[in-house]
Formats: sequence, C-alpha cells, structure tokens
Amino acid sequence: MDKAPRTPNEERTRRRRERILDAAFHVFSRTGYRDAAVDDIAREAETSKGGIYFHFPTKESILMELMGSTADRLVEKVERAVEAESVTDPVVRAGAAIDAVLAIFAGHRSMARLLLVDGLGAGSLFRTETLRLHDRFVLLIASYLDGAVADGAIPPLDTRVAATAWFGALHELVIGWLVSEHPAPLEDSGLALRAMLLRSVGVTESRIASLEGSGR
Amino acid sequence: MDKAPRTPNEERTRRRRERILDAAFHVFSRTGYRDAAVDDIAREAETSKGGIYFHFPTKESILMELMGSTADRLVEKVERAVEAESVTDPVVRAGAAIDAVLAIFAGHRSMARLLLVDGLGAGSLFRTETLRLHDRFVLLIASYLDGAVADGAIPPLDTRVAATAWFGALHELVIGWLVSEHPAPLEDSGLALRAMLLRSVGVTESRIASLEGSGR
Amino acid sequence: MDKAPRTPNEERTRRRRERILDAAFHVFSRTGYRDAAVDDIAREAETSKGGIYFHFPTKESILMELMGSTADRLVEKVERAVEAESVTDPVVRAGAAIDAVLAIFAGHRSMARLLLVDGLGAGSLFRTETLRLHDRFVLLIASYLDGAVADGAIPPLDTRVAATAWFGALHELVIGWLVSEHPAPLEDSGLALRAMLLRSVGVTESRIASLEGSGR
Amino acid sequence: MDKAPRTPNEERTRRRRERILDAAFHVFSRTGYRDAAVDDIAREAETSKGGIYFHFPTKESILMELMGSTADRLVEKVERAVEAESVTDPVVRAGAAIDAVLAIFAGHRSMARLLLVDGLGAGSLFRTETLRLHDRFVLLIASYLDGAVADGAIPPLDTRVAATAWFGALHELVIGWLVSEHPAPLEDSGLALRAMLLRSVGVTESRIASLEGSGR
DNA sequence: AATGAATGAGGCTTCATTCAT
DNA sequence: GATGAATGAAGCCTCATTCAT
Repeated sequence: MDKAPRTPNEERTRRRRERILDAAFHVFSRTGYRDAAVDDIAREAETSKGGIYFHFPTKESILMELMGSTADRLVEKVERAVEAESVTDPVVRAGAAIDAVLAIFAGHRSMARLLLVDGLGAGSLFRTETLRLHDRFVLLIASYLDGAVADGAIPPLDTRVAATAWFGALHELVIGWLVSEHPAPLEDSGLALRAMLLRSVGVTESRIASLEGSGR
Repeated sequence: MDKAPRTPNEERTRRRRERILDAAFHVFSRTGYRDAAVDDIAREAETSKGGIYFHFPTKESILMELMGSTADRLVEKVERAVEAESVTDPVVRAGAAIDAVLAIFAGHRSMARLLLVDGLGAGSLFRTETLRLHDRFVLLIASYLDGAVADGAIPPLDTRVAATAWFGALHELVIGWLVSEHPAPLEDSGLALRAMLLRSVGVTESRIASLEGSGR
Repeated sequence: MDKAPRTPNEERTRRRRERILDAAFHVFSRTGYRDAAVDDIAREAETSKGGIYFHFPTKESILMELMGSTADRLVEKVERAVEAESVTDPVVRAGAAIDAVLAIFAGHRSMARLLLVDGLGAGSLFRTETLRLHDRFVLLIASYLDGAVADGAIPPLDTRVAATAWFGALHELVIGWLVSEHPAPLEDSGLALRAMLLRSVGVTESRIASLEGSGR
Repeated sequence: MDKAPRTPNEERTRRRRERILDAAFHVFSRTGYRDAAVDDIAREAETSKGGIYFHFPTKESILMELMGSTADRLVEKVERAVEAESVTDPVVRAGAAIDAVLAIFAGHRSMARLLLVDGLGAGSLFRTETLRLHDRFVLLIASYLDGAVADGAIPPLDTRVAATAWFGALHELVIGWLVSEHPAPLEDSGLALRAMLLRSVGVTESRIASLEGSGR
C-alpha cells in the first residue's frame, strides 16, 4: 500500500503532523483563526514553534490543510450515509442527506464551527475556501434533488437555488445550535426541518408523513 | 429633544462621529475587521488616530455601534416594507418580508457583507453580536409566521425552526451573491426562493402562484 | 526658507529622526548592519522600537538614508576643501583632494567604517549602494586627474583606472587605520601615500618635492 | 604522512568534508555569509544538517577554514607565479606579482568575492579574518618591494605603505570588476595599473616601457 | 557517521492605545 | 477637540544548534 509508512520514522513524523493539525484545529475552533497564536498551537500540540514550522510553511497552510482534508471527509461521510440507506427512492435519499448533514455536524461540533463559521471572517483567502466548502455541500444536495426531479418524484425546479436554500437552512440551524449554551438535541429541530425542506421542493404531505419514522 | 444640537459645536462633533462611522464601515467591509487598522479609518475619515479615540473608546466599540445601529435600521426597513404592502393577509405579509430582506441586502452589498459575513470570524465578541443580528431577523420572520399560523393560513408548526430555516436560506443565497464576481440579479433566484419558502411552511401551490406577480 | 520648520512640532520631529539616524549610525558602525538589532538602535536613540518604525518604514531604509545623506556631505566636503586651496594648478588640486579624503575619513572614523566597509557584506542592496559611493569618489578624483591631463601637467592616461587605483589605495590605508588598535596618525602615512600617488600618474619628482610642505 | 588515508573510511570522511567546504564556498559567494542557511549548504553538499555538524562545530568554523585554506593557496599561487618568471630583477618580480594577483582573482571570481568583499561586512570576527588576508597580500607585496629597495632598483621608501597602496589599488580594481555586469577583461586595465604602480615607487619610465610586453 | 526532527532564542514588523502639545 | 508622535506587547517566521534513532 502506498499509505503504509516505509520506516518507523515516517510514521512518527506523520503522527506529529497529525498532532499539530489536531491542536491547530482545537485552537482555531476556540479562538478563531486570527486570534490563534502559533505559540498556542505549539503548546497544545506539546511541541515548539519551530517544530510547527518544520511541518508547515506558514500558519495559513495549517488552516488550508485542515479545511481541505476535513471537508473531504465530511462530504464522503454524507455520501456514505446516504448509500447506507440502500434505497433508490430519490426522496428518501434526499431526506437521508439532510439527516446525514445534521448528524455529522452534530457529531463534530467544533469541526463544524471551524469549517462553517470561522473561515468566513478570516481574510479573503479563507472566505474563498470556506465558500468552496459550502459549495461542495450545495452541489451534493443539488445532485440528490436532480435525481428526484429526473425521477419525477418532485416537480422541476431550479435545483441550484433549492440546494442553496437547503444548505443555508441546515447551516443556520447548526450554527444556532453550535453557539447556544444549552443546545437542545439537534435531532428534534432536525425532524421539523426535514419536513419543511422536503415540502419546499414539492414533496407531498402524505409522502413526508410516511417518512417520518424512517430517519436515522 | 436630546438629539437636537444645542450649539453649532455639538452639531460639528456629531458630524465628525458620523464621518468616522461611515469610514469605519467602508474600511471594515473592504478589509475585514481584523485587518483594518485604525489608521486606515482615520485616513478615510480625514481625521487622525487621536481624533477617533476622542469619539470612541476602542476600535471594537466602533464595530459594535456600527452593527447595532445598522441592524436597527435594517430591521426597521423590513418592517416598513411589509407595512407598506398594507394588506392583512399573513401569507402575503410573510412573502413581502422575504422580498424585503433580499431587496435590502441587494441594495447594500457591503453592509450585508460586514453584518452577515465578517462578523462571524472576527473573534468571539463579534460572533455573538453577529448572531444576535441573525436572531433579530429570525424573530421578525417568526412573528410573521406566527401571524399566519394564528390566522389559520398555514398549519401549526415550530415557527422558530421555520424562521431559522428561512433566514438561513436567505442568508446563504445572499452570501453566494455577495462573493460572486458577476452576481446575477438577486431578484431572479429570489423569486424561486420565495416560492420554496412559502411551500415549506405549507402554503398551497395555488396560493403561491397567485402571489407570483405581486412581489415588489 | 524651505528648510525652516513651520511649527515647533516639525522641528521636534526632525530632531527625533536625526537622533535615530545618529543612533543607528553608531550601532551599525559597532555591530555591522546585519548584527544590529532594531532594539539596539531604539535603546541608543532613547526611544522605542515602535518609535523608530514611525519615522522609518524598515531597518533597511535607515541604512539607505544614512548612506545617501552622509555620502553627499562627504563628497561635498572634499570639493570644498579643494576649492579652499584657491589655486588653479591641477597637480596641487589633485594633491589637495588626496589630503582632503584622508583628513575627512580620519575625522570620521566610524562613519568611514560604515560607509566604506560595512555596506559591502550586508546583502546585495547595500553592496550596490556602497559601490555607488566608491564610484562617486572615483569620479571626483578622475575629474581632478582629467584637469591635470588637459592642462598638460601630467601625461595622458586612463584616468578612470588611475582614479580607481587612487581611491583603492586611500581606502585600504584608511581601513588599515580604522581597524588597527593603536592607529598611528593617518597624516604620517598619508604624506608618503600622496607622493606615491602623484608619482604614479607621472608627476615629476621635483614637483612632488615642491609640494611636500604645502599639505594641510 | 598524516594526510594519507589509513582506511577507506577515512578517505570517505575526508571527501565528505571537502564536499561540504565546496558547497559552503559556493553558497557563501552567492548569498553572503549571513544570509546563507546551513540548510542551503547541506542541500548543495547533498548531505544533511546533522552531517555538517558532524564535520564542523559551527557555521562560523566553516567560513574560517574556508578563508584560511584558500588564502594559503592564493598566496602560494602568487609566490609560485613570481618564481616561475625565474628572474632575479626585483622590479620584474614586483611587476609579476601584480600580474599574478590580478590573474588569480580574474580566474576565481566568486572566490575573490567571498574573500575580498563578503568577509568585510559579516560581523567583526570575519572582518578581522578578511583583513588578515589583506595583510598577507600586503606583506607579500612589501617583501618584493623590500627586495627592490635593497637592490637599489628603486629609491628607499615606506614599503609598508606602498604595499598597502598597491594592494588597495588592486583590490578596488578587482571589486569593480567583480560587481560589474559586463566586466571587460581585467588584463586590459591591469596593464595600465601595473605601469602606475611601478611608477608610484619610482621605477623609471624607460624601465616600465621595457617591461610592457613581458607580463604574462 | 548520518539523518531529520525538534528546540528556542531572537529578528523584524504591526498596531491598538495613550498622551503631550 | 484634534493631532501626530510614542509606546510596547504581540505576532509570524528564521535558523543555528542539538539529539534520538
């Protein structure tokens, strides 16, 4: 395999890199990118400033890598969660996607915070990158909606706008939940949201009712 | 009244303050809060650093005041726009609110950017403040939805969640439009969005169609 | 006059700038440019690091200004010293130039060190600048030699090369004197050097002897 | 002999050392001592940072050794070149020394740059070392001049000062040539310089003319 | 012997804030 | 009230040197 470390040393290096990424992730989520000092990351990673700069060329590059790699994982997770339903009904799949997005964010509070919120205000570079992430989710959702339209399950509509709306709605719900002190389980409002979103693209009321229990 | 200038001097002071706020607004929108230097604001306001610190205790306080005051104006504008429709039909009013929010953001690109986007990543204080602004819009929308529910125009539902979803959808659409290089008119996708959002809370398809032309 | 300070403030600012330049000059001469910390300059100028950066954009710019402005003064001084002899004999003038260069460097040990020596090893930018200074002296000397040739006082020769040789000889003598722990008066060897240099361009022995006492 | 390798290993070590010196030399000439990172040297020597520190205790020591050893070689080369003329006439020998110095520098541009230029601005330690090198050349030249004086070929004079002047003149000529973008052959101006220098110590015009073609 | 990862002191620069004039 | 000079605490990054493997 290509990923297997050739030497114990390589493995050790990889682990240190990972530890730095984890620490950076933690610090960024807590403080926001701009307010996070490289020293803080070093302390949390139990290494030194120089150590960090051995593995990463700039502070910026850490955030970049963090966003890129976790974004990949998140999108994949949603896709896998939908496949796991192993149904072909496009409406069910779309509903599953909603649930999956919520579930994943629910399970990774701080990751969500970093990826969805922090990137926006941290300079134009990250704004761009954050929005690219938004876009990936939007496209993912749009693909499910396209499937549903093609299938005749829902009437034709501008799926790009619809997906944007869906993602925005999910995003806002998640953010509210992220910043609330005593967050109620995300699943509760999630159920209501799912119904709304499906309704918004023309899924019939009876169809929605029939899905009610099938969520994860 | 308290706002009436007693002396020409007071009036001059007030104007200077205003000029600083305007400049700060401009600079913040361009650079983002963290990257904006007080010197930049001073230059743009045609005053000096010391001048700014005469009127405001900290750089932070400038952003705070900016967010507070513009938020007030925005929310008011939406309310006025809805009242201007001078109808009582709650569904029409909710639709008008959607249009109004979009129209206002469309008309104030940089303001929207500052309030909706920049605030999030600029440190915890601003995150809080930005979210408070989100909340005000959410509550405003919820009040319209509550009206519609009370009126029997739409079935009962968790209006808090629905309003959050609405705002999130609007927000995401606006952000995409804000950062796009060649933004297509916001109204175009806005129309599609309005239909979706109304649908999402159970407004019937025929009702939606009947509203189609009546938007601003 | 344009140089008169308009306000007391301007004068104060100018003085502070000057103090920083003086301190920088001192520190650079002692430590060399690269090893001089901005903090050191600040301490010596009895100001703060930030204070320095108010007056100069970079550490580099301080050296640049230092080199430019002092170079001007030095070249001017040589020219004035030669004029002060108020003779027209080109050989006398050339001899006076030699004396003047030595005298000036003798009178400004550390300045000479900074300008002639330090600039060379401090990165390509300063190398260039230092060499420009060398060049100015070379051209100055060449102009005196050209005068002597035109006058028939010395035989025709490549005055550019001759001037380079003269400056090099002066330079080396000064450097040796600069770095020596117990420097013998520069004038002593200066006299011998003057004879040699004049001889090198074809001034006759008797002419040289007749000048012997006229040096400063 | 001490230099003969006892074992193949010793030979390998010696070669690695040499390779590091070569690389360091190259890098120093390119970047200057202060701006050269040990990493750069390691890369160019195709070894690792640790490898370098096995062979040399500090970065400084590399430059020291470089200066010492190359200085030795240079001085030797000049001496050999003079001996090769296999004449006893002290004036001819002095003239040959001038030619040799120029020829050697001309043939080793970057070495000359490192030794003559860079050393000066790189901190007091190197300044000292560079000047020691200057001194060796000065003493070498002085010895030839002393010979000429003892021989009665030239009138008595302060040969220390004269040698300093000679070296300074040569040095300045070489530096100008080193930093010029399109250097004209050093030999051209070298010829003019030789005449001047000989003249400067009292060699008669006819004698100089008789040497004109005999240079290398 | 060699490697590459780690260390940490130190460098330059920025900038919110203060303050004498 | 306003100005601009000054302050000093961080901040990011570099790099000579050390050290476990």
